[in-house]
Amino acid sequence: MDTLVKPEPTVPMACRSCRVRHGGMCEVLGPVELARLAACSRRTRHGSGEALAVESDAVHGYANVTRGTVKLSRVLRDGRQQLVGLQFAPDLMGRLFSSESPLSAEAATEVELCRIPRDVLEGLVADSEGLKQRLLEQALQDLDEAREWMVTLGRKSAVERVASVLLLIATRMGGRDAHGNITLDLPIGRADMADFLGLTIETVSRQMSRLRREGVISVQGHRCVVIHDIEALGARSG
Amino acid sequence: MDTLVKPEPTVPMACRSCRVRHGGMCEVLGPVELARLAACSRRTRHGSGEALAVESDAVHGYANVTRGTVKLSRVLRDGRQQLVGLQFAPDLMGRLFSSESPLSAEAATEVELCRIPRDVLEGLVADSEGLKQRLLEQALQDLDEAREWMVTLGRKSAVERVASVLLLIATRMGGRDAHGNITLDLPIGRADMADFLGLTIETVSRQMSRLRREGVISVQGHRCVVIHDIEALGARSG
DNA sequence: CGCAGGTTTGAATGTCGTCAAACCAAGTGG
DNA sequence: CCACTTGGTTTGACGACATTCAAACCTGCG
Repeated sequence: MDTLVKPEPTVPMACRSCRVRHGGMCEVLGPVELARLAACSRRTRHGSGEALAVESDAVHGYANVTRGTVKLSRVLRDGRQQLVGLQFAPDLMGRLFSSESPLSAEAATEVELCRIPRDVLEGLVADSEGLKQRLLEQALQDLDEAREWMVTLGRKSAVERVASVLLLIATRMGGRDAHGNITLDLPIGRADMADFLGLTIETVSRQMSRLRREGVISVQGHRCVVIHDIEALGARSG
Repeated sequence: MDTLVKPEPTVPMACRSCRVRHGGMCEVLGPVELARLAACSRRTRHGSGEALAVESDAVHGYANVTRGTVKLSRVLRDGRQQLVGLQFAPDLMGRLFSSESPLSAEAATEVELCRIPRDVLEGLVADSEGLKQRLLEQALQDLDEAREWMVTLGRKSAVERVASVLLLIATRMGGRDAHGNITLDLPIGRADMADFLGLTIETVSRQMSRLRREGVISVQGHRCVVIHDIEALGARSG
């Protein structure tokens, strides 16, 4: 299953999000906590499509996405699926205080995780004021994003939804080229876009073609999107 | 604006959620914190339709819903609206660590709040491990509910959505009568149901009529719903 | 009683889903 | 190098479901 990789000798990747988000040093954890984390965290690598957690299974641990993109999803009894979130590096992933996962998680691309066993993290959280703070902030941010997406699902048209997901991915993964265009390597295919947007594959494809005809984007080989006019895309996103 | 009511002499209502959820005593706050809360919290009463917080306004405080129902919503620039949550008593409401509210909050019914000024709560949180824990749990629960609702918005048909909202309200507000039927006094009208479900008023109304024709529910005077067959309603909710 | 607001119902329209076929890109083996 | 396969994507024709617009209808209240 999981390929265990030896822990980093220095600062574990679990703290990368702290460093990234708070700038410079790790303000959240003291040296003692860092040592405990370093001792217990394991870096694992997963291929695209690999299941990382299954709905209603026991939660084994918490993880920090250090590379790649993870899909979070829920399914109805009859098989209809809805993606409820995308986690990009360096997001924290997991669920404290409930013994079973309310979601499934699957690697969308090649993914690298820094995993922390459940009991270790809960012990750390009980002791460390700073870590609990960090987790609370992440939960509140995830909550805001989920509610933001509820507007997309409840009130936006098909084009607006597709424009919205492109913007979302652009803000998390986009790189600007020489002409100021934004280039994306989509971490998900049309099927996942459809499940994220509450649409069908065909509708997603049609709206992509439409944005292409309108000159807002161009597409190279299905997975690579160039955003020519980010303003126009924003306007198109509702 | 807000009608200030004198604080309770004994345990402030702000702790009601602790007692309700953890059973019996307040495990979260010690006597010192309780005293600070009691000194600073104010109970306020609001009429149906009154705005409690406005999107992108400064956050003035945190509140505990002690009676009634509050609607949380977001609007798109062109006026399309989406309800992103309903808060029933005794939910905690508010948003730490961001200076402006990401949502609007409005009283759906007559509402009674126990308000705590922002700075007081943040001070308390900094000191009290237990309170931070409690807030984290509430945030995680809200997150689960938001994601659950994303499935409703993204993947369910109109009947399923209406059945879902009736079930949601039933679990939070429903009372059983002598025959085992569940009786609801809807805290929101058809327009708000539509905004919560991502539908139009007319579609909500049609699906209510449909469930009525099918004998799953009956309706008395628009606001009062009797659920005859909760199983069937569950089946109808997807 | 009669008004006002919210709700229900109907008919027509439009958007998105379904089904089916063509297409493309990437990989495999001759 | 090119035929061939495979999985994902695009496009088209058609149908279903939700929206729109409009009118009638309740229900609560003055």
